[in-house]
Amino acid sequence: MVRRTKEQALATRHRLLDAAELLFQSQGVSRTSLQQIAQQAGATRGAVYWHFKDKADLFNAMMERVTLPLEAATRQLDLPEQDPLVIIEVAMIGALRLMLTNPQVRRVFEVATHKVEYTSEMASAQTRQMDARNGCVAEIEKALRLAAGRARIRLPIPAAIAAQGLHALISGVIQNWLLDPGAFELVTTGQHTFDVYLAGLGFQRDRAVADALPGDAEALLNTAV
Amino acid sequence: MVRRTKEQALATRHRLLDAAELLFQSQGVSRTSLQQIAQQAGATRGAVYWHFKDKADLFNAMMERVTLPLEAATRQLDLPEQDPLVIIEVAMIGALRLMLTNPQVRRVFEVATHKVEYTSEMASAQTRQMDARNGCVAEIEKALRLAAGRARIRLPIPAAIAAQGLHALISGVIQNWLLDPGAFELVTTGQHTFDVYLAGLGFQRDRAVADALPGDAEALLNTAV
DNA sequence: GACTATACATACACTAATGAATGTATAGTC
DNA sequence: GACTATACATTCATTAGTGTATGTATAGTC
Repeated sequence: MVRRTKEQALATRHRLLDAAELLFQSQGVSRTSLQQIAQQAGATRGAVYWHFKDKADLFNAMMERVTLPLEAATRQLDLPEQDPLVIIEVAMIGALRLMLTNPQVRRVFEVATHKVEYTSEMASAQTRQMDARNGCVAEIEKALRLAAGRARIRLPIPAAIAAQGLHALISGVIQNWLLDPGAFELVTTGQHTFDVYLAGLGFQRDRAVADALPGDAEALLNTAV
Repeated sequence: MVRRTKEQALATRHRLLDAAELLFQSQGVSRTSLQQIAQQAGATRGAVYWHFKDKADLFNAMMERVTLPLEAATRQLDLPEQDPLVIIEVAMIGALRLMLTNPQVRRVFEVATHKVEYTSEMASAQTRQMDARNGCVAEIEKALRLAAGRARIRLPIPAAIAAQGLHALISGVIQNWLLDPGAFELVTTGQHTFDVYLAGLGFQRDRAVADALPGDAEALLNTAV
């Protein structure tokens, strides 16, 4: 058929990924065929196999289309003169907000958490996720150490463990909410439990400061996507 | 072939479920065929279709073989005269210990969290999981309210939200650990973050009391299985 | 000791998905 | 304006999996 221009080709690539997101979300990854994806995108399997090696490759591309700009956005937040706790809070609560406001982010996370099986063929996706988590935990640990030093307090538990716990808390909130979005309100629950956890670590902070930098990550992402 | 006695039939059923656990864990649910399961169990697909309606039914049976005794065990713990916080702690940290000591529990949870896609055909499994979670959260909320009343403190956040957060914390720790068991030590991380969270809620408690009722749930489960 | 339900094994029909191979028209490039 | 790589569409061969139907020998039951 008609050969497309490069922009058109990129557009079909995005349409394929859009279609994959929707179908993966509703049917799960393994139950959706490349045929269905192509059809939903108004193309054929030929297009799919042109742009992607196989389904796993397409899945990774779908993930990176969301995670890469998201990681870039959070990287932008790392300003050295800011309160490290505020940085963490903005990043984490911002992530929760994004789940509510950005349907694409929500779709992809829903797929990544409950609509795909992490086996050997999806090993690269799992590795990426693990790396992202480890980097995130390391950032949190650094920030907690810095904040404890500035506030002249001693953490009741090792900083590494505290960081793991904080990450587990937020990711746990997200996972539980994705499983049943009607069960509780995402952002307020996340905010409150975040506050409780930090209070348990010994930090006492005023609530006003947290609403600085309103939704910066969100804004950055929306421009990036 | 030779018709088996009822005990033998039950044994083959268990062999099929055992085989399913192992194959689901290593290959994911959708990538393992009923043929593989039967072969691994030393049977044929005829046996599978005799004992189970289809793969989803088999999956549910595999889940219930672990969750039913586990729920029964936790139900045993609900003694009214005990400290409600200790009850919660024993149940939650006990669940973490079980992940380490009982390979079957670990396998099944790994499958349930990262090796299955929750779509319409697995809706019953998802519903079961949601119900279990809601029940668990309700128990936690009740216990937190009771504990706050006894300790004569006022929770800094609504009890319902505090309960959601505590559940998210522990389930988040489990999920993260299952994704990468080498990343951190499960029980100590869980115990520490649990303590931090309760401290953030305003409870001050001595550490000694927590090691009462050592591994009761575990013992109960091991007898049940 | 006949009868029936049980606990499977075997065989069959059907579908759906994959990957590769080939076709094709045009966008880019010189 | 010829040539080549691109961006797909189409076709084909192969396979793997499912569900069902049927066979069968024996455990239970009376």
